[in-house]
Amino acid sequence: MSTISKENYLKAIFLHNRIGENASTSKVANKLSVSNAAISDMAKKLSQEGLISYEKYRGMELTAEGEKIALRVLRRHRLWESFLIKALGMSWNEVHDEAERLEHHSSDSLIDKIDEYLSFPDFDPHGEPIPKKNGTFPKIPKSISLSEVQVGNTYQIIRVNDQNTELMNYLTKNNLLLNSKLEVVDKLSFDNSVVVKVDNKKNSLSEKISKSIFVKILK
Amino acid sequence: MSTISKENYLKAIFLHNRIGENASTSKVANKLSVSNAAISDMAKKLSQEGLISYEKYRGMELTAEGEKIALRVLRRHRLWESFLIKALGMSWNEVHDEAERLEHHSSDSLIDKIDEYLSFPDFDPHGEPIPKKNGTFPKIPKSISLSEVQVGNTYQIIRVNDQNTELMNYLTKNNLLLNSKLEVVDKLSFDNSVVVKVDNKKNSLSEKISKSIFVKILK
DNA sequence: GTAAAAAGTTAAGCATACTTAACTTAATAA
DNA sequence: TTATTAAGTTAAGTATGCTTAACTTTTTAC
Ligand SMILES: [Mn+2]
Ligand SMILES: [Mn+2]
Ligand SMILES: [Mn+2]
Ligand SMILES: [Mn+2]
Repeated sequence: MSTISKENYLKAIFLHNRIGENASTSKVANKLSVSNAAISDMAKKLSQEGLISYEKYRGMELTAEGEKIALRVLRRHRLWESFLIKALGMSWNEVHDEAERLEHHSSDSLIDKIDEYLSFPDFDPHGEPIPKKNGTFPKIPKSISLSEVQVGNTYQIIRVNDQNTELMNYLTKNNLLLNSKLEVVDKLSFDNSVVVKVDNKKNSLSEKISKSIFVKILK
Repeated sequence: MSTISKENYLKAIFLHNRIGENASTSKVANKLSVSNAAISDMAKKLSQEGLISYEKYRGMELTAEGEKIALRVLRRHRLWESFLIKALGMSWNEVHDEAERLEHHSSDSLIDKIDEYLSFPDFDPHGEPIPKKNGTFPKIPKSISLSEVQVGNTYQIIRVNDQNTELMNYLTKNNLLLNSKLEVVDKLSFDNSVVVKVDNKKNSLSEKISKSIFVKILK
């Protein structure tokens, strides 16, 4: 049986697999703020239920069925985020935590109504693709992270990593919003920081921050 | 600490106390679909935490602090119901079960935004009063249940008991909606059923149904 | 190639919220 | 008033999902 915890585990594994990373015990533990031991425990259960494939010491990977559940949760999460912003005027930095809970407590019928309200969007307000009802996943436009840009070029933000509220607050405060345009002024190989100009204001971004911002180049 | 279960228990106790009934073990057990033993267990904990006063074999009553939590949950429940109907066009017979879960998983800020979206309503779509943010409770207009009406008079529905989805479906199908007008055609003392005319269609309502519908007389 | 560090697992235990079965208290009906 | 029934409580046990501590495996640095 799928529970709230299991949904969160499956989603976390999915998001790790997705960016090419191996879903290792400690990475998932860190994301979910539980001990490594809790992950080992759960890995056994999920594996037993056929939702992940798991080999001791070798990380976790979703099975087709596990991925189906993960996508369903992700869909709910991103639709809720979109809806809270559109219908209630919440800001993009406060909806993630809310959606983290609501994603586990809404009926299919409610989610479909939200989807319809939003005219079946392909992307959420952070630029993330919203899994479709039929299980497909909208194509993600090609992007690079801000840590890979070249000095002198101009880029547009098309996706940000919304997992951390503090980061989202920072981005909001500094006008680093979805679709914002920015010019890369400088890159320091010393600490891999990037200096960008947004709205004619310069801003130095640490490596960790720049890796959470995805852009496309503007000609 | 308050948990989902505790919130549900406190709300159930509140709703029983509210209609004058003693919140007895088996009544609350029945409402929450758990065993009597579970109620006895929880009663001890809630009492320990100062949320209810409880004397063995004598039922439960909320303390001031317990009532505060119950009202907070009730507020969330009824605001969610109102919002789902208003914003997403859900029908009044499908929102209760949804709200039963959402009431435990929304931040204060989200609830306040829903409240504002709805222009701070006093009553929900079933005619139930919505507790205010400050803890007050809108005055409930005087009403009698359909089981107490007099033959020949005309009444208007101002509140219904929404706890049971099957009942709600029935009411919807028979046009027994909020603000519907009805004429009382007959009452059978044999089974305490009531015959009413709505939209020129006659309808016989069992005692149990008539006790879930609250009306005011129309001159 | 080995030793130290990092990552992962296992074992034991805990809290919550239930269950069923056995028992106790209260209500009721003759 | 007493005995039967209904209601409520207690005790023992279960499932879930965590924790910490001890141990094992893998990775890394030299
Ligand atoms: Mn999110
Ligand atoms: Mn979640
Ligand atoms: Mn309701
Ligand atoms: Mn509830």
